[in-house]
Amino acid sequence: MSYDFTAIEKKWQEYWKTHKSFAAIEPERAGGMPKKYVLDMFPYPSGAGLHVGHVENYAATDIISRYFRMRGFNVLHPTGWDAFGLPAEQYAIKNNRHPREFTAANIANFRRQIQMLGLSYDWDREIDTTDPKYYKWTQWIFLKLFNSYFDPVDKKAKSISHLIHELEQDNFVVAPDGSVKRNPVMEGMEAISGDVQLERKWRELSVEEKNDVIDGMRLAYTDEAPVNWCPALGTVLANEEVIDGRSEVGGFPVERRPMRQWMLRITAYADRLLDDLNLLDWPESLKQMQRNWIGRSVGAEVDFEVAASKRDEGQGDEEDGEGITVFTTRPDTLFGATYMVLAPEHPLVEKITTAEQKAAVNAYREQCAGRSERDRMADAKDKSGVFTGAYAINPVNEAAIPIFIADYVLMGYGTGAIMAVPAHDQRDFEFAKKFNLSIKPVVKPIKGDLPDDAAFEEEGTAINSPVIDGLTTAKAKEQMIAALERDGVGHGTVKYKLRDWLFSRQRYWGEPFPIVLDTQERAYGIDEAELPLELPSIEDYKPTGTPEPPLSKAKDWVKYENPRIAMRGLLRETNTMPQWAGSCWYYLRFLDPNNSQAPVDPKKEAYWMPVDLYVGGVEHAVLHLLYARFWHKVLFDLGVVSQPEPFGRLVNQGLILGETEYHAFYTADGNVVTASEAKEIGEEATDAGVKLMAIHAKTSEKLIGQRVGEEDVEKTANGFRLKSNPNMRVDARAFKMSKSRGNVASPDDLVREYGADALRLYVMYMGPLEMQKPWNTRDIIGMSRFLSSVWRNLAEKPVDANAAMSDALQGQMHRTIKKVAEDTEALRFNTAIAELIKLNNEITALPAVPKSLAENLALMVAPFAPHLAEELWQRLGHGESLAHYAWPSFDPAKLVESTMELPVQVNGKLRGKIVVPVDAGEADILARAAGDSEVQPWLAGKTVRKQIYVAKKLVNFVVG
RNA sequence: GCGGGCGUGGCGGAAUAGGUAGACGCGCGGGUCUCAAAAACCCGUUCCCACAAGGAUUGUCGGUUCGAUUCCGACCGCCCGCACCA
Repeated sequence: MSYDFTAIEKKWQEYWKTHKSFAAIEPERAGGMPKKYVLDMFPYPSGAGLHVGHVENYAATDIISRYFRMRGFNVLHPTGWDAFGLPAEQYAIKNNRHPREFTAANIANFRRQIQMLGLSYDWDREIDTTDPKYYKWTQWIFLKLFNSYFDPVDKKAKSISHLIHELEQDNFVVAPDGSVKRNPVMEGMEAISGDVQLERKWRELSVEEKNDVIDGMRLAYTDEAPVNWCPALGTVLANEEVIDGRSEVGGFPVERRPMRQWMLRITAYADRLLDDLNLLDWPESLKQMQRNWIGRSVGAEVDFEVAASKRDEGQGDEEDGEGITVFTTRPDTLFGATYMVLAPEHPLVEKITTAEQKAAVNAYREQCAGRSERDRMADAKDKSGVFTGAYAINPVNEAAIPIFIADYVLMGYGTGAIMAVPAHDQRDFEFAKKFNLSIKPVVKPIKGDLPDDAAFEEEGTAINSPVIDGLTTAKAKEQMIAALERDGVGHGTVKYKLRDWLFSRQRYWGEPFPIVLDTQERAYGIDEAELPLELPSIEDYKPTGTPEPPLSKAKDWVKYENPRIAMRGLLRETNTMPQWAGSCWYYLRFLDPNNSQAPVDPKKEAYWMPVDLYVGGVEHAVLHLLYARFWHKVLFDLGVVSQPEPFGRLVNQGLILGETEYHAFYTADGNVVTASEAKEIGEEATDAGVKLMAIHAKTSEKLIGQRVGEEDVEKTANGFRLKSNPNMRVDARAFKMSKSRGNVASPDDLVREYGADALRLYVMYMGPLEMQKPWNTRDIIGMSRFLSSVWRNLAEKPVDANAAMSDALQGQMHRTIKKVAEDTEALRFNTAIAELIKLNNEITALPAVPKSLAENLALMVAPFAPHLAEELWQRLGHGESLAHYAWPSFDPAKLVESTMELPVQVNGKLRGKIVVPVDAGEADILARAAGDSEVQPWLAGKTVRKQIYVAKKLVNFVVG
């Protein structure tokens, strides 16, 4: 008989709820209590309900939270609903329901499912990003972004009013491109170059120009630029939301088109986002993903002149002097530049192309424009391009080099133009080979020769380069940059792959921007007092399929009236914020969820932040985790928060795959195929669901995977084979859980059948938290048996307060206490559970259980299987919940045993074992080992050349 | 192509400052209890050999060492991320 988990789990969930057992203590009442902030990536309440991946995530943080409460920490462990945005809205449209109503229903379902797992959340802090009381502060933060700029001198965000002050004082001047820089004269520098003369002071600008300068500095700004438009979703997307030319949500094609959009100036923070990764205890792979995404490269910009003589002869000389700036990370190879390439979209292409090349160039540009990013990437191997007819002058040696356009140079990175050094860049090498361009080596390997069928891309020693010959690559770069700067033809610089964050969406279900636009489309922030700006209820919320957002249909809402503003014809911004907005700062709101005066009270923020443990999936590596760090840094600069980074320690739980499947491959006419003949195994959707497909290695024939049962296969030296047909090899693999594969495990069913405690335990016992692992429902029974056994041992067997424990049992109890604590803190839940099972197995053999042992086991089980533990604790005679009862302590003296077993090896092979007192001397031990009856035959008649005794580990005799 | 991770029984996985490989769970085999079954409990379970004795064994091959799952080198396979980023 198993214990009645359904009743017990319900009972304790109600107890915790009514007693508010897991309410975090407010800082002002916490005394000297140390804190732990344990956070989950809060869920999107999708229509699909809870996934076992959620269970893995939340069980892990719940165990940690419960453990730390028992260790005397003031634990903050909250949750909420990230309910705005595309995924939720897509579900709503698919189910033909209004997002507001649908979201409410989904939240209710998620809450029920989460509560049935017995998670120790502080429910008084539950937040919902779609609640106006919450998004009021999302809008407030947006206004902060809108009203701030990134100070180029102090490298931090400051208010726009401060910027205006600096400009009025002439501390800053305005450059010809509209950017703002420190006034060189105010720094005590003489204006030396002609450029400085072009910089203008604030008072020299018209009102319109002043507004343009300010708007150009804001951290939130509008820009008319080519963006990722997704027709199927009816909205634009951020770069981070586009994967291989398709939308992350839904996998729909994405195209580039110019549109006016809201952008956030995340690029200003590129260096800080990069550098501060070093402060974080995050998985190295995740940090690396962020580093790659930011994509910092150090190099130089070099200015090339376009050669006059090669251009249209009819033009006068004054027209010449057209310059092209290129970016390179290898300025040391400048002497090896034998041609130049512009991106097809480069604005100078039109100007420099000669009459005879015009037709070819235009044809190529058109061809490129018509191709999707996907197509362009597909044939990266095969270089294409066209000669413009123009030549550029290499500033270091006056060499005239031909200018090409080619789609392997992207307008979106660097300057959209490169100097091509085919000897030292593989792409340039391939292009040069194809177009028969000269290849000039300027770097020689430290050892060995230059390859003749590829570019030499490594570092080496400069050759054929007058100013830098003989220098190593690092030195040569330095020298070359110095020379370029001295001659005014280039300068050292840093480029990033990171682009500004496209922040507006043409969708209904998101936070409205707290912005109004005048007739010229200039943006103004509304008053803080007008927040929250509520999302109007409209019936027709569906995307229009055009760039016109659905909110524009709320005609009355769009019209903006404010008696204090004289301007007429103001209209509200009708775009909405993207799904990431609410999750960019939710971890702060948990600290102070009901504050109506500020997003968070600074005193509370100072106490709780940073997050001590953050657990979630790796899929947000360059989305939520990058965006939230960016917002946090802005809030840090503006004094809203006290820490430079929000999440100290972060762990990604590994993906839980579906159950392992076995597939045998057949040809279309039913012939047997071996695994080695089946290549490129992948999935394909068919009418009957998703099928496993493969290609025949020799015939390229399409092979169909036939699912076979585990019991039908057997293992051989090189894989599995079918029992019924030994020639047939079988492929064993686990797939991502998906509805179409029909391999989704349902938490509802599992809890009903095995109980929440057993499910939690199983998910934690499957393997290391961070590792990807296949699901196997069959295995849950083991955890179910363990819990029933604990129940029988502690609730049904006599518990004896006076029973003495044997030394061995006592030793094991204390070792278990130590190991479970260590493993839990290190998030090694699988081995912690194994120790608990071992201790319980010992108890099973006892006729009666010593009370201290029973209590300690109940306490140690509590973080993992809290319902059962509470019930047992109560039955052991305790009136209160064990949620805050002290974790058992171990006695180091009890860990030591009086004797030990030592393995005895002869020539490294195990031949016997001896049991000796722990304090036995080496000579003693060696004598005992040599005399052991198991060992003796292996030593007889041989010379012992060496005796090795590793203290408390083993004995090894080397014989000849 | 670049970067990161991984490879251990029938399955999930333990164990690495080098020291008894396979903890713990599943599955499987046998037993106890029972009229029977379930549940529970006990025993066994890496492979080879009928058993024992013995031998082999942590993807493959090699190296260092008294001793290698652990360290080094080469190779094979799988997974993840990035990718014409100049």
